[in-house]
Amino acid sequence: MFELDVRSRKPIYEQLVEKLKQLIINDVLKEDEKLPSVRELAQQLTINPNTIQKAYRELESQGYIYSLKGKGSFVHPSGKVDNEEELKKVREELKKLFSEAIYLGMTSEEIAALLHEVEGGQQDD
Amino acid sequence: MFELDVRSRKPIYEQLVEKLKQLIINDVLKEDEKLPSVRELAQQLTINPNTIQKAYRELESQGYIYSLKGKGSFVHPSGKVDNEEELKKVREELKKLFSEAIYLGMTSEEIAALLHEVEGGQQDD
Amino acid sequence: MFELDVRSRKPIYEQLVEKLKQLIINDVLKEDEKLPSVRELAQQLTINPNTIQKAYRELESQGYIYSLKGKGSFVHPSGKVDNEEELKKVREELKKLFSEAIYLGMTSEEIAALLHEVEGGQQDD
Amino acid sequence: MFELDVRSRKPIYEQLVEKLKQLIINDVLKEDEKLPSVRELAQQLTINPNTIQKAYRELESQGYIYSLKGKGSFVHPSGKVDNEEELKKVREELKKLFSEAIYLGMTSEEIAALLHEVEGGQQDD
DNA sequence: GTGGTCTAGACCACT
DNA sequence: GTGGTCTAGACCACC
Repeated sequence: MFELDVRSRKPIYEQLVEKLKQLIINDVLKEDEKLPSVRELAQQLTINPNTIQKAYRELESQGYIYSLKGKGSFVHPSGKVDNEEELKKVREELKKLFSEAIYLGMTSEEIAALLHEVEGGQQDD
Repeated sequence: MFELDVRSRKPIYEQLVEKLKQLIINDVLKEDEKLPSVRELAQQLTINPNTIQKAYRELESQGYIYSLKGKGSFVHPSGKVDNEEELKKVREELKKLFSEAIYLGMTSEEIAALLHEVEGGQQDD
Repeated sequence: MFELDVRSRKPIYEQLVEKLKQLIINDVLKEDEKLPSVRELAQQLTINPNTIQKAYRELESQGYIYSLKGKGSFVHPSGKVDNEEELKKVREELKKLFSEAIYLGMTSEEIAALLHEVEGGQQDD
Repeated sequence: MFELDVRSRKPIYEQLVEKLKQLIINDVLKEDEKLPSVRELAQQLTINPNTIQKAYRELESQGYIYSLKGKGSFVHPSGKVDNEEELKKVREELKKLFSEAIYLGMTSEEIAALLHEVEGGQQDD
C-alpha cells in the first residue's frame, strides 16, 4: 500500500499519519471508505500494532477519520472536517515556508508554479 | 526577545533554531551581526546554556550562523548559505502543504495572496 | 574496539567520529549493520554517554549513519551518502597534503605507491 | 600578504600556521629569509600580537622556521628540516584521506591526476 | 568573557 | 532497552 522509511529520524507513526493524510487528500481513500484494520495493516507493514493504533488516534483527533467501536475506522467526509484549527496551523506553516523559500533564492513565480502544479493534479470534491 | 513553549513536544533547542532562523530570514538579525552570547541568552530565557549551544551548533551546521571561540556567534551572509539540499526539502514541504491547504478548503487565490503578503514584507539583500 | 586519547587536544567525540568513519569506509561496519548502543559503547570506553551521542549525532548529520529511537544506530548505505560537499573538502585537503609531502622529501612515486596500497586493501560495494 | 577567514571555526593561529607553511613550501618565502616581525604582522592583519606569536612558536616546533633572539624569525633551510616525525604524520593522513576519497567515489586515476597537478606547480630545491 | 567539551544524572518517546 | 532532551556544574582554549 505504501512505503515507510525506517531510516528517517521521523517516528514511524508520524510517517503513517502523513501518508494516510495524503491518500485521503488525493482521494485515493474516498469518503466513508473503511481503512484497513489495525491488525491487518500491522501485519502488512510488519510493524507493531500499537504504532498503527497511535497513528489512527492522531488522524481522528485531527478530524481526518472517525472510528466506530467494533466496526473500524473510516474516512471523514471532507466537507465536514473540523478544519478551523488545522487551517490556522497550515496558514502559519505556509507563511514560514514562503519566507524560507524566498531567503534560499526561490522567486515567487517558482513558488506559484509549484502551487499550480499541485492544484492541477488534485481532485476537488 | 521571543517566547518558548517548554511544555511542547518539540524540543526547546529546535524551537530556538526555528525562531532564530526566522529572525535571520526576515533580516531582523543582519549579516555578520552578533547574536546574544550563549550564557546571556540562557539567562534571559532561564534555560540551560548547553541547550542554547545545541541550537547554535545546529544553526551553524545548517549554514545560518558562524561561531568564533572567544568572540561570539554571528549571522552568516546569506549569499553564502549552502542551500541546494535545503531547497530540495523546502520544495517537498511546499507541495505537501499546498495539497493539504486545498483539501482544507483554501483556494489557490488565497494561497497566492498569502505568498505575496510574505513577499512584500521581506527585505532582499 | 578502538583506542581513544583522552589527553589529546582533539575532542573525544571528534576522535570517535573519525574512528567510526574509518570503520565504515573500510567496510568493517557493513551497510545497515547496527552500531553498539550509546550506553553500551559508553560503558566499554568508560566515557559519558552524552559524548558518544554527540559523536553519533555528528555522524548522522554527515550522512554516515542513521539513528532510530528505540531501535539503535545503523550504518547508512554508502550509495546514498550526500557527498558533493564532502568531496570538495577532500580534494582541497589532498592538494595541501601533497605539497607538504613533497616538501618533506617524498617523491610522487612514493605517494602513488601509498595510494595503491590503500586502494588494494579497500572493498568496493 | 594573505587573507584569513575570520568566519572559519578553525582558530586564527592555526590558519596562520597553515598559510605560512604553504608560503614556505611553495618557495614564496625562501630559505633563511626573514619573516615579518610579530608586531608588524599583527598590525597588518589587525590581529592580536599574541596570536601571531603563537603561530610562530608552532611553526618553530614543527621545524619550518627558526628564531634568533632580538633578530627575528627565519625560514629553515628545507634540506635540514627535522622531518621524520612530520613525515610519519603526513603518511598517516594521506592513507586516511585516500580511503575517504575512494569511499566518496573518486577513482585512483583522479587522485593521481591531482597529485601530478600539484607536483607540476611546485618548485623543488 | 566567549564558545566548546565533558561529566553525572534525570526523564521522556518510541518499539 | 533504545535514542533524545535537558539540567547543573566544571574546566579548557581562544582572544
